[in-house]
Amino acid sequence: MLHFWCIMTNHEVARLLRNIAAAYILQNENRFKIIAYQNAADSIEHLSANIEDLGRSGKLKNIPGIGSSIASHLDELFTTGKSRHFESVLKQIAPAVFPLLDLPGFGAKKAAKLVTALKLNRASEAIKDLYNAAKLGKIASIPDFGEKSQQDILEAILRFQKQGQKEKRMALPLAHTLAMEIVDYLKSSPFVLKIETLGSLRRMVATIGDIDLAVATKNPEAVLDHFVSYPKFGKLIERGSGGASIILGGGQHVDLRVIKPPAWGSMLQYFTGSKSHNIRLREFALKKGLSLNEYGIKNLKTKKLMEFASEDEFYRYLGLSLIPPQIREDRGEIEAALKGRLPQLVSLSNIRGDLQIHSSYDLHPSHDLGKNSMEEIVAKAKSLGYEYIAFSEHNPSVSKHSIQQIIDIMKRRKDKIEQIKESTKSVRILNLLEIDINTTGELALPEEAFDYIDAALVSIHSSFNQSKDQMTKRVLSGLSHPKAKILAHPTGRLINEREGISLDFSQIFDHAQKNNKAIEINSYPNRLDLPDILVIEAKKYGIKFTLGTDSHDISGMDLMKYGVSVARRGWLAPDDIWNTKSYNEIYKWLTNN
DNA sequence: GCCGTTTTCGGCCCGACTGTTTTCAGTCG
Repeated sequence: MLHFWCIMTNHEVARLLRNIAAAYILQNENRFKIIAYQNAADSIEHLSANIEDLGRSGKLKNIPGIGSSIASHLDELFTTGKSRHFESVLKQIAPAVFPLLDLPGFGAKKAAKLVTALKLNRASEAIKDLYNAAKLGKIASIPDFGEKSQQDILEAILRFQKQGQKEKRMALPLAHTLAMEIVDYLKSSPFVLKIETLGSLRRMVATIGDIDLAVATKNPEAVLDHFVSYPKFGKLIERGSGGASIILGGGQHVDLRVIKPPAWGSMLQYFTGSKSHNIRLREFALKKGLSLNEYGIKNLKTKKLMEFASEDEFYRYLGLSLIPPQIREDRGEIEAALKGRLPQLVSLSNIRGDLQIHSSYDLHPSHDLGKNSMEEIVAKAKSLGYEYIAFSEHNPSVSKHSIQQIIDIMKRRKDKIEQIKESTKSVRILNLLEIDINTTGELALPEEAFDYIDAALVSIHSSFNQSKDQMTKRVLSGLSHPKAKILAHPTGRLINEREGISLDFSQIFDHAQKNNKAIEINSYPNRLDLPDILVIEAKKYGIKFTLGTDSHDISGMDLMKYGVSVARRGWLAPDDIWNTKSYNEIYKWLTNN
């Protein structure tokens, strides 16, 4: 099969479709056609799978927002390297328009007006040329522009250029921890009646831009005064009657919104989003003659606006059950709520044990040891109310030991674990090991050493850049060992640091389902892996999951809630997760070879 | 151009903010 070495990323394809939309705007095309292209671009940007891979397997039309027309153009683009239709559309527009679309506050019309008026004809230098024109005061005299907009354009360009070194989105656990500190602080004000996170933070998305909070109060000014006295306060951005924005000392942006209690529910619903959930919900409401906005629900006939003090009442008024924030992503949740078929999502209280923990027991591992002893971990597990935990240190280094040495190390470790089991009756112990899958697909543990563990988690820790075919074979091979029961942090992604490996997940999930293997949801702060969208995919195969904190010290064991939030975003119920089951059930599964 | 609990035709979310155009278009979330 013909293969193009340089495949397009989802971001690049999305960008191309946004350029097409911009071109259509300038050609006064049907505005819904324009929206369709923008929707398709959004949809592609949020995909977990690579768009070109989906194209190769003929699944483009499965992507929401992509129908037969766009699918056929993309198909042509992927197989021949170009789309005649896209090229002919883009050809109509001055090339310098497109780079300007990246500037904040710029849309197609503003960009095109400037390109024409200033005769910008070098696409690669468009932003620079625009900047120089603004500096020379050439923009203020263009019709529809003035002194203010000229100044705004200068600032927009500077902001855009600075964006390169801008803070990346925060991993959820960091944002959540910061938010909870602020929430605790705000609660010390007697005027705070209710407080909640908003936006992606409330939905527990894996990465967070700004920290958004809301407070219900009868005295907004007092609450805002309290907010801007926060000890970690860095800089005030703005303050109005409805809220304030600040930057913390660490550079994180925090927005607080204040509202009277009777309108709390509608406000919370509106600002929790997601945007696509809200759009779908408004379409749904419209069919009932109702219009939704941040203040409440308006009856289009009577023009009367109903306020809602709680989200529960808001959703109920629409004939829906309350949809948990984590699944408000327009992935079928409204239809499910309508039919009363929302899943009973797993919660932290359902979790009876932690299935990935690294102790400081030194088996000369291939990767890092934990910091706390097995005894300290057991004590921590007790304080968390767990029924069981798993020790899952990394396998002993292969290169530094002989096979016999490894066997001896594993034997001694088993003795140690047996000894801990003797002394601790309240917390049951599982003897697991996290084993590397080598580049060839072999597990980095001699066969005889498997006798000294109950079962293994297997994972990729090297050669992350193998081709998708190689990597898929590698993982399937590793997972095929009878003692390999869990595929740990399956994509290997590190948020803000490393993209995940490329893997054919349909094969992995299929294999896992047929062979009773579990897929891990790893709670480690910058992993949160398997990512939520793939969890939804995996669940369709009917496979089970395990949750593990991947703790390397006992404070890490507190982070299970983030794994739970990934599971909730993946629509998982307790029954989908092994750690909600009893020790006996898990032990039976793990040791049933 | 997409999509389907009333529809394969005829719809397609909502409001805030901004600047400049005195009545609105463009952009954003």
